[in-house]
Amino acid sequence: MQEGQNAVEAGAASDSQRSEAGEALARLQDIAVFAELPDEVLARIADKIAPYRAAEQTVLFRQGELPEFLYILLSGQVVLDARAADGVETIIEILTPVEVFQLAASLTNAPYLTSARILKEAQLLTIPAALLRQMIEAQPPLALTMLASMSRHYRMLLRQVKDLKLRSAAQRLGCFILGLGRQQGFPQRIKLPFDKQFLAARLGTTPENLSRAFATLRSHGVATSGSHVVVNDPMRLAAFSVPDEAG
Amino acid sequence: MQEGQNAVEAGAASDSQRSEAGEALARLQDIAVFAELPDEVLARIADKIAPYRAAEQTVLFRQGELPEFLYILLSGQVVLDARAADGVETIIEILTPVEVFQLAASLTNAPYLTSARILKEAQLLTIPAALLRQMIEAQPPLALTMLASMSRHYRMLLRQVKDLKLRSAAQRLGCFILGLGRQQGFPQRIKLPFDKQFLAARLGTTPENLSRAFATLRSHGVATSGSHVVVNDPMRLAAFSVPDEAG
DNA sequence: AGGTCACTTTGATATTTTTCAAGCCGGTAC
DNA sequence: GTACCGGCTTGAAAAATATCAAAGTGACCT
Repeated sequence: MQEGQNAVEAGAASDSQRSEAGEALARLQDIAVFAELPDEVLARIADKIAPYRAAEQTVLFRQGELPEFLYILLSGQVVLDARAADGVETIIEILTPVEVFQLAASLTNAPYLTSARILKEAQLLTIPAALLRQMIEAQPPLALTMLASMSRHYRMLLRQVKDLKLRSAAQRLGCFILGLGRQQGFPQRIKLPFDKQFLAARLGTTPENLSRAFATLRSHGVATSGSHVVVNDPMRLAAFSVPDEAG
Repeated sequence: MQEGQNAVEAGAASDSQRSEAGEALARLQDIAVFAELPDEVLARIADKIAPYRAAEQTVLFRQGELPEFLYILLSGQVVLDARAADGVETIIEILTPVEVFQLAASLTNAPYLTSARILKEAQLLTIPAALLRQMIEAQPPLALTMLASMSRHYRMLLRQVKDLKLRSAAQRLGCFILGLGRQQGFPQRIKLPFDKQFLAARLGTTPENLSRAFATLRSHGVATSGSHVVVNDPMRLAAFSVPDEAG
């Protein structure tokens, strides 16, 4: 984290210890991952973790490094990317709040398989890996919470593997758009949450090919203008991109 | 599991309750996932789970079904596969003993994202999903065990995503062979653990393309004959297929 | 408004991968 | 032995994707 450290400002550093902890506790209660934990468990956690703010482009860690922290993204966006030896880069996941990440690496204490950097200025909580392991052992409910979080992430990855192996780039794009629609509701305009070049890397293709994929979707009931997408006929799009059954 | 149920024989059904439980306990102690659990925790688990034997081609479950069991593979091989709407099938993972699988689905109670069938006659333990959740809540050490298992699987999937996005089929094959070599040691002959058609599906390509991938590797120090592979120069192969740093 | 810059699109071309169609083993059955 | 059969390989053609080059678009700055 050498580089990241510098670009990071300690959050609320000027506040008193008490109010900082109180603030952190209040924030934890709002976080879905922690929502079901008893307050006394949260209280014990709250004063151990440092909320902070990180600027765009900050590198949190690089692939190959040993995990130091578990991260919780409170606001902003974080991109997890991986780089081949030849320098080609791909995006594994773009995280939006609220999301816990790098749990598997923190628990196994094995090198990060991805790098992480801030895509949009973010608020983060970090829990030192050793403390995390200790906390999980001491607080059984926390283990359950972490299991739930990891299960969710596992399934996200599994979907991605299926996507890559079974679908064309245009179909992957279709599934992605349908996923967005499900989140935002299906009124009309869906806004892409990030640049198309990032979307391309996330979908495992090139910007050029993504552009052509959008063109392909046009003949399946999808209109686009800039970073806005209108799905005229979700059924038709689904018929083309054959997303997974609900789950 | 309708189909699977029929093809399955209850294991050691004729033995007395006591010795069956004792046998199961002994088996659990040998399983890496459970090795570190205190004996009294194991004992409480042992009599709740049914070890059984399943014949080749038995279908354990199909993608889209709701999870009924957590599975533990004791011997044999199980293949997890996924199928696109057009019938194309790909292999997500081929499991070899000892391996816990379908933990994420069992915990989230969301539909299986893969199907599973027996590739080589197998011995399995199954834990009903509801019981699993209950056990995990009651036995904190078990939650830790499950977290460790899930972390491992998560990272396996993550590697697969990186593989698919960053490497050619020939490079993926190279990484796969290097992985086998690491397991079996690098004397000389490495035996492929399953048919090349399965290997092709596992690597996300076609049998034809896999064949050509083997041909490509020949010029990078890999000799093949049938299902045996000889890596003359692991360094050269690694230079070509650029596997992930250790972890 | 004009200019700049980064992102996006488009076109032409190369590469990779898939598909289809034979052929080629290597084992088993007879 | 010979005939078969499934799995594997090889070749040629088609499709998908990547690459390279150029032009278009829009946002932001002044």
